[in-house]
Amino acid sequence: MYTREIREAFINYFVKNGHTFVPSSPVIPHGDPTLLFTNAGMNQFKDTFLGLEQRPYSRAVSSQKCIRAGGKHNDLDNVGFTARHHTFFEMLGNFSFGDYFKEDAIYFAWDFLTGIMQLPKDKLYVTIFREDDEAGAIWKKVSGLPSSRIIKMGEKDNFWSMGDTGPCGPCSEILIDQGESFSCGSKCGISTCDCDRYLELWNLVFMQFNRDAGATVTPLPKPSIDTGMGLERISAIMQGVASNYDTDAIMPIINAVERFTGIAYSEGHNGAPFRVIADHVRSLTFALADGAYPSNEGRGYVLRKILRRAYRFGLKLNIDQPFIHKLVGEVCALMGYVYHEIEAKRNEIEHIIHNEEVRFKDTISEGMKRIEEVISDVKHKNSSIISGSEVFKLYDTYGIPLDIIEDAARDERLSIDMDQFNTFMNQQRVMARSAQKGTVSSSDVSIYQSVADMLGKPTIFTGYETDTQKTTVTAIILNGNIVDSAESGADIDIVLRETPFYAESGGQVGDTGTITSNDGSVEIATTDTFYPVENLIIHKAKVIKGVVKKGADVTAAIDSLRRNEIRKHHSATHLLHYALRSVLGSHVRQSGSMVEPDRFRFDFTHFAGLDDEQTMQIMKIVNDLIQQDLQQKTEIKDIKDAKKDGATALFGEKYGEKVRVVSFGNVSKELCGGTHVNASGQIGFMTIVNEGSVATGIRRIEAVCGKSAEQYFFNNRQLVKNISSLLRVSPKEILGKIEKLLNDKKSMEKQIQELHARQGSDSISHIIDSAKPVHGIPVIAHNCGEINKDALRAIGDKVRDKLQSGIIALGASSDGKALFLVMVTKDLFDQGYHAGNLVKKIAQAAGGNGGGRQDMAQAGANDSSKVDEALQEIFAVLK
RNA sequence: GGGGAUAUAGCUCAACUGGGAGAGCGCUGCCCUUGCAAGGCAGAGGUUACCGGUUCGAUCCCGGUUAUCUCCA
Repeated sequence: MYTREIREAFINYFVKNGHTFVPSSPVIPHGDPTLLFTNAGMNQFKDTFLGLEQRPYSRAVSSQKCIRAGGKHNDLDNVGFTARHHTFFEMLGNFSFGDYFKEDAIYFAWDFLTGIMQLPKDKLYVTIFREDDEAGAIWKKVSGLPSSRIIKMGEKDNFWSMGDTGPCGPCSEILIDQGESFSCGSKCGISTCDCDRYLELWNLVFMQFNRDAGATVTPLPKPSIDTGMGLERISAIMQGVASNYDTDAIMPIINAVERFTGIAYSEGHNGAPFRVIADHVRSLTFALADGAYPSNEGRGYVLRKILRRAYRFGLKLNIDQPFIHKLVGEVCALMGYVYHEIEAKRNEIEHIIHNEEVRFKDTISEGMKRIEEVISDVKHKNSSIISGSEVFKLYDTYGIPLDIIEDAARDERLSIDMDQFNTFMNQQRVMARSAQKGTVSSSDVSIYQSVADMLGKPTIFTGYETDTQKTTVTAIILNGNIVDSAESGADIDIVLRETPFYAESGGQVGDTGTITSNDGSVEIATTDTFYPVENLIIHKAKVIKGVVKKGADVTAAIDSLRRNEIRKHHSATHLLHYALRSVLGSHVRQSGSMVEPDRFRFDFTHFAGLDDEQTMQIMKIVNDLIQQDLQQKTEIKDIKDAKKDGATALFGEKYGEKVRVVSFGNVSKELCGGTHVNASGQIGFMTIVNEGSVATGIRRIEAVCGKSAEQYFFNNRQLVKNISSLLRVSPKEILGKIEKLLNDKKSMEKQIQELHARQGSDSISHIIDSAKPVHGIPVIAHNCGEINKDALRAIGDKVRDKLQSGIIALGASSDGKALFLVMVTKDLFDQGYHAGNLVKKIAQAAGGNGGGRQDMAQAGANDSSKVDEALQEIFAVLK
């Protein structure tokens, strides 16, 4: 049975049993900062299980794409060396949200495995939580398995929880006996070993309890079901192969690597590089398709590590050029029919991977040079051990992979002090961890969470329709405490039942404005508005007049002028997004923005800086759209319909089932919760003021609109006016005038230099004539007057050339300071004369200091009046 | 979030302990050459990332900012 057929059979089975098929969510989790990657089928249902989100169905089935890398569930180093570890896999799962419970869950699982998949009942085993007799009884009834095949396990293996608090419950696993040949030895058995003989196939979680902060466990009113079965695993079983890598889901990628290298794959240890590469290219393809990007922090860093690991294993197969990007096509061919996004973004994915590979290749070749330096150093010292600190530096600072260093050391028959290396490594870990603590003030969040819990209802945002709103004060926070009232002068957080204040999100800043009591006795100035936790809008505010009380009737009014400017800038980001895509290409994707009343920032993915022509073209397009005065339309739609209509969704944003779709004419259509102008003409004008990079592959544009654009032009106009009046030319002639001035300046500098040189050469013979012999050596001490140090050196050069043998001490004054220069001709070096030492003595005589090389040295002092006197010092020193 | 490294001509990189900013490639002009990624000569091109400090003097030492690389979390 093909993987594809198994996936379909699973989904069909559960749909037939009343489940709604829910497509896989992206591998990059939206709106869940606690999670680097989607790592289980239940991730997208988390809020549903927690009761924070209602769905129109109570039974769901999915095949979820997952990435596990570097977390507690998966050690990256194992991937490729075992039959089951992956960074990317698909998880089949069925879910019940307070609908059916243990009995049906067990029945469905058993029925699917033995009925649809036709797995032999006598090979199947079951584990349950040791206190879950209920599950044990149901298993006996449903499967007819004897008690000996229903094994009780402890909390570690068979009790699941979402986190330290929240839903939890016992779970039950179905295992299959793969036979004696898979056994790890005499002690092999369920609960005694971890080998592949008794392979865990399917985990059923019975979400039955809720654990609160005090670790007290109470039963949930509506228990739920969450199950997960690895698709690659069940495929391996169904296809009768020993390893997930041998299935039709992965083997074709391994075959592609074989074709590429001309090396044959083998199942054992030698095949590991093939497996690593095949696994990693799957992860990369999916992660990049869902909008992740390799970088040096967070999940981008994990991706970079995965990519580099694959590249390194490529080296083991004698590939030393970018190749991973060439395998993306194979992944698309294998899975593009289910996950269209990888097919759609194939070019972009290949491009990103190729870029990263080239970059890594540079890092390695740069690193090899450093390794060679270190090795030759070690050999020079007749040592055979490379110190751990050296290796750590290569690894930590220059990013050279450890195995590459080890290989190089082995080639030179050197060993590495790994103990010392590990000491440094641990030191770094401890340091990073201790720095982490105390950065997040969790107390702030918890007070907001308790306000949200207390209110039980979300704050209603009415700011799309109105700028002022009559409403009621529902909560006041003063100094981190929930209070009933606050007096004039107090800085408070205030919550209203409804509010027209836009809370900062989607890059748009929060509104400011006023809240006044209806009788006028209370006045509050709001300085910011934000969402500290979901569904709760907090107004940062100061009580200006009177006493504000919980429950008071008030009128909330935003600063409309400010909001209007925000609207212009926000709408402009949509037009800019469109313009960027049409000028630079469809790979351009928004990766962040900041919308303020006087400017906006727009970050997007692109490989290179924009040239002037592109920038101009982009501005022209945006302003064209503004002048077309495109009507803005906002529709509220199902997210599915919105995506079907081609609306642009942003990554890192969480969308509910219903979304706002903001469009301008028929050019721009984006999912957006922000506030916008009614028609693009209101934006007035947009101009880009800055373009630069924020991270590799991400560019940032800063631009201004509306009143800010006006101000920008007024400022520039004034600037041009000031320049032209300063230069006494018309604005048109400014450039020519400046060019002329620069040329004049250059030629004048040249003239001055020539003048100095000529003056110098006139006096060179005079200077030489002034030489006095000391111990038979001609010694010159001469004050050159008011010249700079370059001119002084030029004179020195000429004197030395003409003199051929001797010691020259020159002095000069420049800007009130004394300058000295001493030159010693080469033939006098053996006699121990050193220009540096001589000039030092002279300068010290003038209260300064100096030094330099043996043949030429410079010095200075703060008092130019002592030049002559100090120069005479040369004779004293030489005698 | 924390640590380390790097930033010099259009590009790739040098410059010893603080004391004349250089090479190769590229560019411009001339010469030579019938063909070429040829040769010769001359030349242009620099705020040594930015800001501040120490010093008689900073590409170099110290502090900060920004960007890039890298390790850890």
